[in-house]
Amino acid sequence: MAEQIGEKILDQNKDIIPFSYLLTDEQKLLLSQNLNRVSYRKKDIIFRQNTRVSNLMFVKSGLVKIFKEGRNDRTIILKVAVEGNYIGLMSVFGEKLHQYSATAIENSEICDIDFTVFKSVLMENGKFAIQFLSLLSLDGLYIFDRLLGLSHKQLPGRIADVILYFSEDIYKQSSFSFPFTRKELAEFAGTTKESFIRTLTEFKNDKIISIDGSKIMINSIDIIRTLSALG
Amino acid sequence: MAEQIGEKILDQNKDIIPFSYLLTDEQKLLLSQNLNRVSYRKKDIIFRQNTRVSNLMFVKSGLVKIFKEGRNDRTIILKVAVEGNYIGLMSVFGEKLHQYSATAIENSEICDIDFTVFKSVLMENGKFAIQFLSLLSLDGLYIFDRLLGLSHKQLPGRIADVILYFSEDIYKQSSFSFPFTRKELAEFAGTTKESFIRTLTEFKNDKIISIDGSKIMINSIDIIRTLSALG
DNA sequence: CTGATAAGGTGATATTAATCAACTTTTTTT
DNA sequence: AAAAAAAGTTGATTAATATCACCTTATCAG
Repeated sequence: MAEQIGEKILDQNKDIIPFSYLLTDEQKLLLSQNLNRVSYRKKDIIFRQNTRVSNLMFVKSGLVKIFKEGRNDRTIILKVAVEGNYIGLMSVFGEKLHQYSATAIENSEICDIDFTVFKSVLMENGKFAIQFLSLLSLDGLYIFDRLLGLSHKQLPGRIADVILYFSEDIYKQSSFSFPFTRKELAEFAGTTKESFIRTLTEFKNDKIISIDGSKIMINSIDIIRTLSALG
Repeated sequence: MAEQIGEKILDQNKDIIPFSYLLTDEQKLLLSQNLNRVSYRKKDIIFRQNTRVSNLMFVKSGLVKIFKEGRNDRTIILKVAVEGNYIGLMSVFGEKLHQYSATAIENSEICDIDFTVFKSVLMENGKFAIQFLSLLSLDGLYIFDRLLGLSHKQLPGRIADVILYFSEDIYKQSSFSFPFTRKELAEFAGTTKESFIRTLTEFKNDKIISIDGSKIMINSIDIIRTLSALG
């Protein structure tokens, strides 16, 4: 009986691994056997910058904030990881220590896989490995875009970028609730809480958006897009 | 006779491939056969943003500027690639089009390898693939660092970063010549030519550095490091 | 060799956004 | 439920750096 339940769980685990369709049944089984699910409550730390990297992780459910902390509690938020996203990849392959932190934005379930086992699968499955090369590349290109934006766009353009990010990449809706406080939104846009609020208020006064607390509704996506494009 | 020369060239090519020690002799040979060397003169374009990605490239000799162009000739320089560095990796694995440009800073020799052939080697050689995962990760982490710097450090800190970059990463000397114009240096620091010059002049007046045209000598690396660290 | 063009540099001014200082509202803790 | 803490908001002020204008010094092409 216990056996059966055990197998059932493994069976379930097999298909939750992102890009598992690239794996053979044996590889799926191997990873499933070395997979571990952990639940995190809102605001819980998943891993912390400068701690040792041990496992490969991905988001089974929920929303995760990826950010880097600088001196005197200055922080920059890099991205929001959603269901199916691997997290911490850059640190896993690049460094011994995590180079950034991850916290749960809402209650989330995170799976981790032993890195040595994972690496052995990568070694024998080129297609799977290339998928990760692609993931890392896209992450890198995204940060590069952010770098360009931060250096060349002024506030309205950067705030527009943040709005577009949540609207298009995360929620895929023109109306949603920010999962972040104003301070966090500012850390995402590379500005201060006060400046973020002021710019949002201007957008509201110009009827480009409607806001009510953390709820936001985009009235004119075209203007937001233009602001983002022109910087 | 021609055969012999041909083989000799292939033999030479075998060992110029960065990380070729991870390859089998057959893999080395295969890549060598599909490898192509091209010479570029100073200021020549190696590949241009938004053009189609076709090959994997690496720097055989010389120095290469990697940069991204935004609207109205605003540019940000990402890094300087040196001998042995693969260039354009992020675009190769991430997108169909180059997401940034590369030009030769000085006369350079660039090798390119057919991507399909390269991919086939990656598929059958996990160690080699993992090496690339590591390269991409380190590149990504570096951009992330730059992002943090740009958003949190003010000018003196960012100029110190540029000086340290050339001194520690590129030339490994406390005295060297910038391979860039002031405008390019500014694009590297995320500022304007004028502001860059002013800050450099301040450093000079404070005796932290000595400058004579593009030649620079770091008098107090400690102060430069402190400026970089404190932002 | 010379005129043209690009690069280097400096001062004055304008502008953006950060900082500082309250104050209100919401959320959390006891 | 009250108190405390955190989050949200607005206005006034300051500081950093971009922009503009101009001049000088190299570099390059004919």
